[in-house]
Amino acid sequence: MKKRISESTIHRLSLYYRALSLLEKENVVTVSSKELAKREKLTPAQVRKDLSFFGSFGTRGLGYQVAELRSRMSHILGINRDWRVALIGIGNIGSALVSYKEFARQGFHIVKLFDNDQRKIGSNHKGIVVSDIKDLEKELKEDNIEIVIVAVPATVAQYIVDDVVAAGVKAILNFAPINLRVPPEVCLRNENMSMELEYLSFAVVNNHTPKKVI
Amino acid sequence: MKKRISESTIHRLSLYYRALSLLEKENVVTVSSKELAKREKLTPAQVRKDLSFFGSFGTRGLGYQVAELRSRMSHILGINRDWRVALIGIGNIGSALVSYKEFARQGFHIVKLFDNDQRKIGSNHKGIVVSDIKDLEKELKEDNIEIVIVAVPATVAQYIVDDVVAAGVKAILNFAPINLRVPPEVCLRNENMSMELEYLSFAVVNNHTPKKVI
DNA sequence: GAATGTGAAGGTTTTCACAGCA
DNA sequence: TGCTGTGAAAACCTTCACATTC
Repeated sequence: MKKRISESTIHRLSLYYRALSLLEKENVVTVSSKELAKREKLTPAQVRKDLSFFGSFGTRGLGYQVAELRSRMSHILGINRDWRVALIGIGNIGSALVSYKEFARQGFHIVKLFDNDQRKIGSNHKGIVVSDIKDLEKELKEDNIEIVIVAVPATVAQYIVDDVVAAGVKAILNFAPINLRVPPEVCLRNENMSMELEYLSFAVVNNHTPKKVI
Repeated sequence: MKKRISESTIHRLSLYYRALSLLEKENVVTVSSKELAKREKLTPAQVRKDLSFFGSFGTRGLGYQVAELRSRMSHILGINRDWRVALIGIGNIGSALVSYKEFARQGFHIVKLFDNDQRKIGSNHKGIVVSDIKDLEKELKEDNIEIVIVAVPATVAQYIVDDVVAAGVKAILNFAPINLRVPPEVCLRNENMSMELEYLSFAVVNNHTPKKVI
């Protein structure tokens, strides 16, 4: 891969994948960049440019084969396989995520749960027994977990993440509202729901309308 | 306000606000753009440029007064007040959000709940009685709700949002994995947790490390 | 004719670097 | 001296427009 792929392009790949999944369900065989763009509020040129970073998937004069492009997208995104995910922190948000069906639908299977609360350790959530956070590093290694979701209080998130990194995990989705330190080879994404509400609050107060919504 | 403020700048305002709140708790009186940048993994120039869109808040040679800058940020973000928020869909994610303390801490108070499930309507969640989705438009208007969180299945999200828009709501946080149509004066933000996992999956498979993490 | 793929243009965001001020 | 505020430069991202292919 020569050129650096931008964060925005990667996000849009998810949108394309989503739109294509829907089109396939609607038994649509062929789709143009124009239609794809319309479905996700983008421009046709943007769609073509994004796809062109990864190859030439279309046919001039015709468009893209829905099934084929969807398969390609899933390969590029790495979701043409199942992922074993561990979830740390079975609190408020954590509990909701265990039952969140969208994850499994995309191949992200939560197969391991951790908490530090003695009342929760050993209990069963959706068929998974909650492990003691003390065994975090050991069990993550044993189970070859590649993606971890952190849903613990901000005050302890850094300690947890240090252990996660030590276990060799390369991807972390963090729900704690704190800036976490991770080494450069680890990919960290933050999901900060308060920040989204603050964006809305800013928009209402300043009468601001965003150009685009990713 | 002359210049258009970029989405990234607005997001970073939230980060500054968060860092400043922490600094204030640590009894730090003064902070430089360098320190602020370090705390949120940004650059000093970025911090100064972002702030400069809204005014000159610092003192050359010294830095910024923590308490004052925090207060300014809260005004700009519109979180120097309380917001009345309605939550639609008391499922998996919705239930977690009702109890999510971070929202109330930032002044976002969920004061209204809606669902279409007869077993849930009339029941009590954290002191709030669940209303019938049929009365959505009427009750949103009556209660002067300005921000709505949508946590319903993707299949019905557009119908719900149409009602929300009809009720005059100007800001929507959507958790359904679908591209929603709203008129230009309504600010819509999407929270798509699967997309974040897909980003991680892409990163692991392609050995990609993002430049920055917002 | 229709729609892709892509250099080049245009626009936006970030970084640089330094004048200006405490 | 130290650090802000900000034009200018650089980097980055999006859109245009058209040659190319079916």
